[in-house]
Parts: sequence; structure tokens; C-alpha cells
Amino acid sequence: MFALVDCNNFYVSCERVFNPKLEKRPTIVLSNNDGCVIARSNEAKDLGILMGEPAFKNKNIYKKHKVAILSSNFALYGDMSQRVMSVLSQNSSALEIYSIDEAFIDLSGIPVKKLLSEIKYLKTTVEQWTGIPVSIGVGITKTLAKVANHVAKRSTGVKILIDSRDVKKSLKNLKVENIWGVGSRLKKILNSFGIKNALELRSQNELWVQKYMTIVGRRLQLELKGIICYQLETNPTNKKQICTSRSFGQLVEEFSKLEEAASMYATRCAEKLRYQHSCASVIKVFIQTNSFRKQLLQYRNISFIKLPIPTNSTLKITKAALLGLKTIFKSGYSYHKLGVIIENIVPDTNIQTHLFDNQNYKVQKDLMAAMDKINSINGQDTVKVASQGFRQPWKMRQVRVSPCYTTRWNDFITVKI
DNA sequence: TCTGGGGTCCTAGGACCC
DNA sequence: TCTGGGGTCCTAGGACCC
Repeated sequence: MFALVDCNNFYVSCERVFNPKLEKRPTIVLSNNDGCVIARSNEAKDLGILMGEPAFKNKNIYKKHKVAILSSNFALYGDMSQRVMSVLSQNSSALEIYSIDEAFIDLSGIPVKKLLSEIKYLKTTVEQWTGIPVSIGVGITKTLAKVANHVAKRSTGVKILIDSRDVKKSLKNLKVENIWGVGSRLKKILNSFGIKNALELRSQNELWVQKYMTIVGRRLQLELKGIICYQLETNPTNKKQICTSRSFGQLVEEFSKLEEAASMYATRCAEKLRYQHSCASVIKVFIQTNSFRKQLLQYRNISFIKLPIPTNSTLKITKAALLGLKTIFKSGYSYHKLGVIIENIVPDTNIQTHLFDNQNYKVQKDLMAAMDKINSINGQDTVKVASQGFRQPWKMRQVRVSPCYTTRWNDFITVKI
């Protein structure tokens, strides 16, 4: 049994905690550079303001209804999120923080009779301690808990969806596009076969689902049937990719400004990397013009840099990012967005396999011999090396540690920094 | 020497999430 | 004039190996 706790209109609710005058007033929060709407109060939703809508389009509506328009303050939201999650973790046995405003809770062990009072208590506690209103939905699987939450949001704020007739009814009332995991593409496919609600999807033939919705759809269907495919993930796993990117407030042409942004974002990436005690060896930089402005000349490109040895040094990552930027920069374009991405992330204690890179044949051979020795002493798969015959020029296929790593990077720039 | 089946690994790109 | 940012997972298809 899972509960999904979801903060209502999270960013707006955060703002309201510190500015009670915003209560009852239609309120929206805008993205970076006040570009588009990323949060709406219920009153704003009632005005027909959509999520992700560009803010400049509806200025008249905002003015007419005296909508409070706020720039985003992610430091505040992050802090409020932590407070909510801490209350939840104090009041539950197992917690998975799913996003900044959502968490799954394990409820197994609580008798069904007590469920309602439990989650009502949880809801009240969070609201009293943090000032953030939440909705809680309970279901047998995570997907059903999501469905329950959907129902809760439209009623009293709590919903237990266990009774099979109740489940059936709720699924019938849920449009396919509102199912967790169904986006615009799947909606189109489903609708074209006349499947409009979640109940119809649940009762579809399994082979059909597999064919048109792949394994993802099968899991979705099973979860709707009450068969658990997604467990609670209580240990936050390390990021496999870390990205820092922004749109510029206005178009940028000078290389120096791009450089400035690239080194700032590279620094942020390195910080995030160190925070999770990892190292990375691939640094990507992308730049792009504004694709919405079709009259302008369009250009986008991404550079790949692979470092011989993983690092979490800000300096090294920044240097690589700047080098990458140089390789893709073209003058004569007006740039709109820049991002730095780091990949090939490994724990910072686990870099020995990368010694194989950029070594000559003899050194590699010696290293392999050393690895073999370590393996034979430990008697386990500390380090595995593919048992290929040696060839010239040396091409190592695979060095298997966890995570697995190979040296097939011919098309990439490899730099020593 | 010729050829095929079975397998792994990798990447780009798409789809989806909040 | 002005259109978010940060992620994950899956698949197809190529490269490569035995």
C-alpha cells in the first residue's frame, strides 16, 4: 500500500506562507527570466491560465483579474520542500522523495480501518507545521496512489482507493492523458484506438499494449490492475547525468558572454557532482539559438569532451567546458540558451579502471597483469578485463567494474587537463 | 576461406515526469 | 520585445566480437 503526498500548487503555496495577502488572489509563478508560467493557484487555474504558457501572451487577462505575478525563488521552494519532507519522514516508516513537491510513503502494516485517520492526521500535521497544503492519495500501487491523489485533489484532499468498485469508478473517470506515464504521444495512439479512459486501458489486451506502448505501457497496465511494478525507492540514487542550463534574458552574440555562462554552469555542475561524492569524465556543452523565432538564423550544436581520468575538480571541468564551447561556437548567430552536462559519472573511490585510458601498449599490458594479480588474490570480480587476445594497435574492449566502462570513444575529443 | 547466429555495448533521439 | 530547467528510461540500429 502506497500513499502519494502531493503539495497543492507548491510554488504558489510557498509564496503564500510568507505573504498571506496572496490568499484567495489569483497567483502565478514564472520561470527563469519570467518566461512562462510554472505554478498557478486554484484561482489562476479557474481563469484558464495554463501550465507552461508564455507569460507575455496573456497580459490582458492578468491585468483584468489582478493576477499576482511572481518571479520564481527556487532557494525558497527547496527549503520549504525540505521542511515538508522532514515532517513526512518523521511520521512514516519509509519515504521516497519523488520530486520537489511529491513523496511516496509506504503504508503496509497499517490496518485498513486506521488508514483514513492516519492520512488525515498526516495531512493536518504537514499543514500545521509547514503551512503548505497537501493532498494524499492511497492505492495498492504507486500508479493507483497517483490516481487516488488525482481524486483527492478534486474532493476533500484525501482519498483511499482500495475497494475494487471504487477503483473501477475512478479509472472510468480518469482520462488516459491524466494517467501517470501517459504523455501526448501515447494519448494520441490510445485515442486513435478509441481508448479514452484509464479503465479502458486497463482492460486492453496485453499483447496490444505491448505492441503499441512497449514495456512501459505493460507496467502501467499492471500497476492499474494493482500489480506492483514500481517499488518504493527510499535510498536516493546518485545522478547519472548532471546538467546546468539556462536561457539568456536576451539574445547573446559575443563569445565572451557565452564563456562566462559556460564557466558558471560548469562550476555549478562540479558542485552538484561533489555533493554526491562522484567524479565524471564526459563534459558536454550545448548552445542554441531561439527556435521560436523562426525569422532568425538557427543553429544548435553540442560538444563532447572526454577526460582521461574522471574528476570533480571545478577547474578541470570548467576548462573542458570552455574548450568544448570553442569547438562549437560560430559567430554571426544570436544565442538563446547554453548548457553544461556532465556524464560518465562514477563514485569518486572507483576510478582505477580509467588508468587504462591514454596509456601505451606496454603500460596497459603491465596494468592488466597487475589487475589479474589483484583478482587472483581477492578471488572475486574486483576488476574484470575482457579476455581478448592482445592486438596492435591496442584496443581494450571492456573493463568491467560497476558501472561498466569501455574505451570506445574514437569520435570524441579526449583531452588532458 | 566463407558465412551466420548470438551476443554485448554504445549512442542518438524520443517520450515522459515534475 | 518576451516561450523553464533538470532529470530518467526505452528503443532502434550500428559496431563489434566470438
